Amino acid sequence: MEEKRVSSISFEDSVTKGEVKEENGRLKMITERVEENYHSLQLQFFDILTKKAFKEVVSDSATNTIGDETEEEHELVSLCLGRNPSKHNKDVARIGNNSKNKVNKENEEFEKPCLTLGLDSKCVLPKESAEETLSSITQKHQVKVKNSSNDGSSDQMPAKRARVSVRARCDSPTMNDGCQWRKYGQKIAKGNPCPRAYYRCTVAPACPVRKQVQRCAEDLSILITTYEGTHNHPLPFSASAIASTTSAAASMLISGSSESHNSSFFKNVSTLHTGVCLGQQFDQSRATKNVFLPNNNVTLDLTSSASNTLLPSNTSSANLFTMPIPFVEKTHIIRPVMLRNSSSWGKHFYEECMRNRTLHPPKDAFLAETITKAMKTDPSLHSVIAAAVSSIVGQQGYSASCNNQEGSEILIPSTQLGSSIPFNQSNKGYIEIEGYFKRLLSSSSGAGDMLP
DNA sequence: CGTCTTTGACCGGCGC
DNA sequence: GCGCCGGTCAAAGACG
Repeated sequence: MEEKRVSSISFEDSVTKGEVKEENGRLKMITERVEENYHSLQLQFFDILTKKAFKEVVSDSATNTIGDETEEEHELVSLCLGRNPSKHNKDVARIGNNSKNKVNKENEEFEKPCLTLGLDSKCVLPKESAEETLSSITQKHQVKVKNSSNDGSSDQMPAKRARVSVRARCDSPTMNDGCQWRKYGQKIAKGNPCPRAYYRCTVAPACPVRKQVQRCAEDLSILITTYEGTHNHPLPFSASAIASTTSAAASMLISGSSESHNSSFFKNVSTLHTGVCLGQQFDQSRATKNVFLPNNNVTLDLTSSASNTLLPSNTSSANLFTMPIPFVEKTHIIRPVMLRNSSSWGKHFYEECMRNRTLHPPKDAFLAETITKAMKTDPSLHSVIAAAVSSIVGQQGYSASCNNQEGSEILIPSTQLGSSIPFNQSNKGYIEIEGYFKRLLSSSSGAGDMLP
């Protein structure tokens, strides 16, 4: 009797263990499939966006008039990678024809040092003086270009590795970006009493990626993380988001470098009427420096306060790419289960976006328009915005580490959740993203999840 | 005991 | 050439 019971229990145990193992295996396979699907879908999504933008830009360039451009100046945050918007349309049309060649060329032009990444910005200079300055800068620059074309030495000048700075509000000493880092140094840099920490990626032994972490002197709650290099190993999603941001920004730097000789970039900088902080910090002295030196920096501003749009003039970043995250300081609380369960998280994210959209429609609409127009102006912004959005999506880890204060609740600032997505239904870019989340939402009821 | 952080020393680039 | 400064190295200590 007793023996029978024991044997039946052990049999049941072994059966349950087997079942659990089987279940584990099944789950693993599902997870892997989901991951694969997610990545392929992500690629397709960005591909579609890019193709659409190219089409629109080509058709726009045919219909656009000068009057349109001047009108747009006031409402449009225009993106220019050191290009004249008016010329840029032609450029893009050309790109439309020779896009493949262009891409190849962009890759080849990594070595060229001159670089301006211009996202229309809040400029402190009055328009006239700015243009004056700009023309003088241009003249100087033309001389420089002439000289460099003579001796060709600048072509051989080793270009600095592209750097991407991310400004984000964070209470913890570092941002959790999904990677493993080892601290190898700390320095107090000039002009900032806060020490700068140096980290090296330790996910792979020979990974060349480094990052610098420093608090902003003006606002200690802002953490400035500067990434340098490209990972030579696979990354988790949250880490790949940052990594893709840096590589996208780097590619922007590379592609912008070839055409940065154009003075109209600076003219464009002087058309700063928008309150949206999609901008490049513009400083006369630094502008000169930015044009002539291989200062391959992009700053991605994920802070919400508008006051942060203009960085202090001593900021080392050459190019400020400010995410247009407006002015709501409310905090959304997402339960950990939302983060563990990818479909729920995606759904929740989408719902949060929708709620934000209804709460703050004018700004969002303006934002959406702004971003879409910027994307029209330069398709290369797609990758950066996409990466930035995905980095925000992937910031659950970051938020968990930064704000994991209230027990097990994980806090994600609403400013980062909703407003960075363009919310304007009249906007095709938005529709793409909305469609993306709708697909996500519908698929979340099934087994195939799209978010990791 | 291994791993990670801290911190002073060192090195190279750049401006004067 | 010299000094400044940013970036890196490496020994020592802390920690789990």
